Amino acid sequence: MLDGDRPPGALGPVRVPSVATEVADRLMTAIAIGDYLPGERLPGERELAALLDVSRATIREAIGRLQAVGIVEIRRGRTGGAYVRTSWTEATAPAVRRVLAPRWPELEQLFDLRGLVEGMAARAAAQRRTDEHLDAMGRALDAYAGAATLAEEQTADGAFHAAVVAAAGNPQLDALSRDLLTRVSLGFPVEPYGEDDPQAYRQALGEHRAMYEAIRDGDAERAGSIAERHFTLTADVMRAMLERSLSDPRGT
Amino acid sequence: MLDGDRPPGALGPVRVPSVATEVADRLMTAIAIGDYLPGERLPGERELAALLDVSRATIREAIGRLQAVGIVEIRRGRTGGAYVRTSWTEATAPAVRRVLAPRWPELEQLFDLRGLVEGMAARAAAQRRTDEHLDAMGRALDAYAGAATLAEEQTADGAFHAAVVAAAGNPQLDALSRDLLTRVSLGFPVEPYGEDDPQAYRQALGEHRAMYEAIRDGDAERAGSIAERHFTLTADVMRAMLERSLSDPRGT
DNA sequence: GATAAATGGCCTGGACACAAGACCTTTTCT
DNA sequence: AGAAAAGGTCTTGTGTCCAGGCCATTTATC
Repeated sequence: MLDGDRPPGALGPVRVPSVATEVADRLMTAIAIGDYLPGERLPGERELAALLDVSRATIREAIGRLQAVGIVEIRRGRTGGAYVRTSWTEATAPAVRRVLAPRWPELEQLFDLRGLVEGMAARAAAQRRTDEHLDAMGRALDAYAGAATLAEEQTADGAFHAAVVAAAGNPQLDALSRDLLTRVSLGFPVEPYGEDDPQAYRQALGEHRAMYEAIRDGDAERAGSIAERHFTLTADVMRAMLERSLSDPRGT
Repeated sequence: MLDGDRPPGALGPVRVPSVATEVADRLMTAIAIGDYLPGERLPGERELAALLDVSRATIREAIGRLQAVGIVEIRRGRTGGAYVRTSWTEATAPAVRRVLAPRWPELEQLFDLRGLVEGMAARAAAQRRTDEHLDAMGRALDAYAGAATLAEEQTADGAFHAAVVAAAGNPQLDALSRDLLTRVSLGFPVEPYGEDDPQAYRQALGEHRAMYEAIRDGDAERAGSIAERHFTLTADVMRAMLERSLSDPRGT
């Protein structure tokens, strides 16, 4: 009886991520979230090792992967380190294609799930938000409206959505949202409008405002449907970019 | 840099589960889901090793943990194996207490999140369900209504909720739901009414019916709020059991 | 009752990932 | 020029896991 019948329960092979993989994911998330903006430098290898409680060799492994897919550029010498690439669309298109193509179906599902989850978070936020949460959202909203550069815009966008999720008052939900963000964005900016499509930026701004107001008013239904639509938009934009990157070998 | 909240070091220590831990979690999920009912035997060590693509030593490590918390009982000899304990409330109360007490706050958050996610799934299901999905839900509903034993009831309950989630049509959501189930139930039955509280069973039956009808009618709002309330009920029941187990050293 | 079969229990050896730390090379600041 | 700060490269030790064999126990079967 080597293979034979499958007993009840679809128990499939076990997959456990390596520490290096986990570290790489975390760094990609941090970059995608805007903790480290294009042009900025990540903490040094030794510092990261201490922060993540991991050996330097593992950090190097993880950073090596980020470099391999073109997310960061590594410089040596006294001011050296891993610098976030200014634009992933440049030298990275082939790498993106190579990494993303096999994951395409999974990404579609993840985009969908992310929209559902963020909609859910907005609903819960509308029912549970405190004044502090409203303040945080308001500040992020202002920052988004007043953003001069694409980087500022991305940072503010991330902060706004994080504030919405936080307003739901469930730390596990925070973790879930971050996890989905990690898995959906493989290190490139999360809200990639504004550059390619200034009109999408204005639309996003309007939706952010509407979402804020709905949450402020405690209108869960409205907040949820706005959020869900909003993230559908995001997914559409990213899908278009990826498809372009898949079809055009030269990238932008 | 408008968020100011986080110094660029929001990166915490990395934690990666061992293979053995992952296996133990999977087995607990399978048991909690009802794939292996009380009194039944899990597949043999060699067979599990092949199924999960893992060494036998690792399987033994995982099963050893299940035994340590009293979820299974191990017998030797030709008909030996890991047998699911008949009732976790008996010899297991002290173990449950020991395992659960430190995780209490996290569990509260997980219960809450699970309610939100299942509500979200029901909403999506109402908008996306196909006739096949409706059939599956209907069959599980009948099975639940006609359940004679507690075990049957639990199996049918799991099947119903799984069918709802499946009706949302997103495999990633399936995985999320299962993951939450694992983390919320540490191996003991998920829907522990019917024994302690026959009235809760009737209420659950009614809610299942209402949820089915809402999804059938495509009424997302109604389906979502019913599901959310339903899982709040589940959480309340479990909370009561756990609190009892925490306060009464003798268990039931 | 004797035997074979199926199971859990246990042991060894090796592969691999990771941690810890020392040391080298490159670049830049003083 | 020299110190400082970073990445690049080694070595060594350790813990986890895999592969496989053998033993001990119980039970089905003859």
